[in-house]
Amino acid sequence: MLNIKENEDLSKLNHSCAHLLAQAVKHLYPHAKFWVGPVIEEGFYYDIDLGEDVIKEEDLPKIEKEMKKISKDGKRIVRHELTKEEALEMFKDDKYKLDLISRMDENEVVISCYTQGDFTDLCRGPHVDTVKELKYFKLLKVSGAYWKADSNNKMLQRIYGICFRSEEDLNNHLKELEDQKNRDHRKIGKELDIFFMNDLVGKGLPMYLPNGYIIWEQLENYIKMKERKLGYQHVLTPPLGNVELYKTSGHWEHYQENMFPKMEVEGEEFVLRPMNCPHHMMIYANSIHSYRDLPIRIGEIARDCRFEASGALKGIERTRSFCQNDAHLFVTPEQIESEFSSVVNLILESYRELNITNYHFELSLRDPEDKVKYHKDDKMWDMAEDTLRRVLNNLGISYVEKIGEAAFYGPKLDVQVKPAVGNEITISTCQLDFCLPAKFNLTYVDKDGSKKTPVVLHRAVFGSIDRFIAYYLEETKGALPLWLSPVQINIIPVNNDYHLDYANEILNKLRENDIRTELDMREEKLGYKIREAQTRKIPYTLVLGNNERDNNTVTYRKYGEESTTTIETDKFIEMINNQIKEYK
RNA sequence: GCCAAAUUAGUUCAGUGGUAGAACAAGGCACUCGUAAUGCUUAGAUGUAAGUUCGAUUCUUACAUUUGGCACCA
Repeated sequence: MLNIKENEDLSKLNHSCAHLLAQAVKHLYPHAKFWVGPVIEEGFYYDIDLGEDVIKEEDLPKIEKEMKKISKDGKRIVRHELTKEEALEMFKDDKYKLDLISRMDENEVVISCYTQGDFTDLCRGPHVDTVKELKYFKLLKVSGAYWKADSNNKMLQRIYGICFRSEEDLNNHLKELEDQKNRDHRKIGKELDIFFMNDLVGKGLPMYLPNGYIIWEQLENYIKMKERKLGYQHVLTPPLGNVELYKTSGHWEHYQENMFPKMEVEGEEFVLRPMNCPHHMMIYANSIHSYRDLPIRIGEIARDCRFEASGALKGIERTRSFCQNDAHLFVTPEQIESEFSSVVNLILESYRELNITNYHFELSLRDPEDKVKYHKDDKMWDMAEDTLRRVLNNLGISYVEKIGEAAFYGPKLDVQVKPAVGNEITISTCQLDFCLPAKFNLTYVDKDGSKKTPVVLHRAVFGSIDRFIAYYLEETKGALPLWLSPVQINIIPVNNDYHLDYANEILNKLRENDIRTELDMREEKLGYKIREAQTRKIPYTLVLGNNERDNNTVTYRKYGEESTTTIETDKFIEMINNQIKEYK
């Protein structure tokens, strides 16, 4: 997807278009007050206070029309520089602009405004020379947006739009937006019978159909196998726990509002667990550990429940019940670097094998100024952050540093991806934790016989399996690799009367080889069955007739290809087995 | 949770203040077919609850769910 913000000319154009939008809104709603109208990756928006008025989606064409009118008039866009005093006077009736101006330091920034015809807006620019250049734009959506991004503040109205230099560019972009919707995992999930929701069960609670569960199971097996090779031990712990467990961990104090409310039975209080760290801490605490035992790597495919805001729910990407590919690595301080490195390598290897390329790393650090949010230990933070940086640099990984995005207990590395619709999401994560082990009094006996507190790495390679499936369906547009496909092979006999026996023979052979195979013996035309196999995105379709039966061969057609290949049955099975083994 | 919008058959979509229409899917019958849709036929729907009305799927309100954003995402 095009990133407007990264293109200097389009940034200027889109920001100018935001002013044009504001001017048009001002014409139509004279009492409108304006907050800010920045350029974003997807174009631009403007936040507007309309008092009692509401702009609805159906009002957008009207606003667009006014924008076109202003554009045709072709007024020049003129810049003026002002002193802070002049600016305060000029916008004295506009509490939003006053708020912006009052926080500006005259010595550091030049205060400027831009005028086009009857409209002047406070702005640092730059802008295009004349509104005439703003011809190929489209208003895309409206929504509410809290003033200053604070939900305690008033909600303003935000209008989103995008502007290009040519009609062709605009149309291509709109087409691309349309195409994006076609790979939305919610659409694919329905089309391919992967999961569904039901009001009676409850919102945000996905149910996986047989097809979905196969994908799930394969991913689970895949990652557990990788983890075992790295010395992880898998455990099984309950999806709920005593409230005291979360009081000890600190989650009860900090994150109660994101948990389902507690339930009381026989005088005991329980909560559905929102994460697995406390349970895994107790696994560690169950026995004494020597420095020789570390690192201890406890993994679990663990079901969690979080009381997500209803407005945050989205397919299987954000749910109230999900399953984490979680693990906690208990390490000595000296082992942080090698274990962190090993986790990053596992992430890279998995992504490579799954052919995932659209992602980037974010290193979330603390804000040293924020003494409230973060665990107080400057030395620890510096050491931890340096270690993470060093590992990433050694591995030659590029990453973006995010100040103030760390967890309260330590810095973390996140893998971010962009879904078909909506904001970036986190898939993999690896977090350093210097707090929880102490809270649970976890120790190991060091060389000198003294008791030391281990450091914990929380990590999830697939993040939540649910979210990973969502993302992967969108990446592959539902055409999953062979090893993950719910149905790997579809057999179509040319004629049920003559070829069914042979088709059944092949079916059994494939199933004996643990290859997920279906036999389509419906009384339908061959072309019809081929078409359906393609729309179901089944990787291989076998057509079996006289030719194949008489020579003990199969004729296959790969998904998305029109050519066919005839080979000996045993060779075919070998080929499929190899591809599955190589995660093709 | 907040600001909006949407909700019609299993699915995708029409439509109307007065008997709700189609395509695909499903069932039945015929066709017996070599790589993207054989023909005919049958059954199937207005999210829930109130209100306005002679009459509501259509208008109003509430609720539920979904969608687009905002906020949130340990």
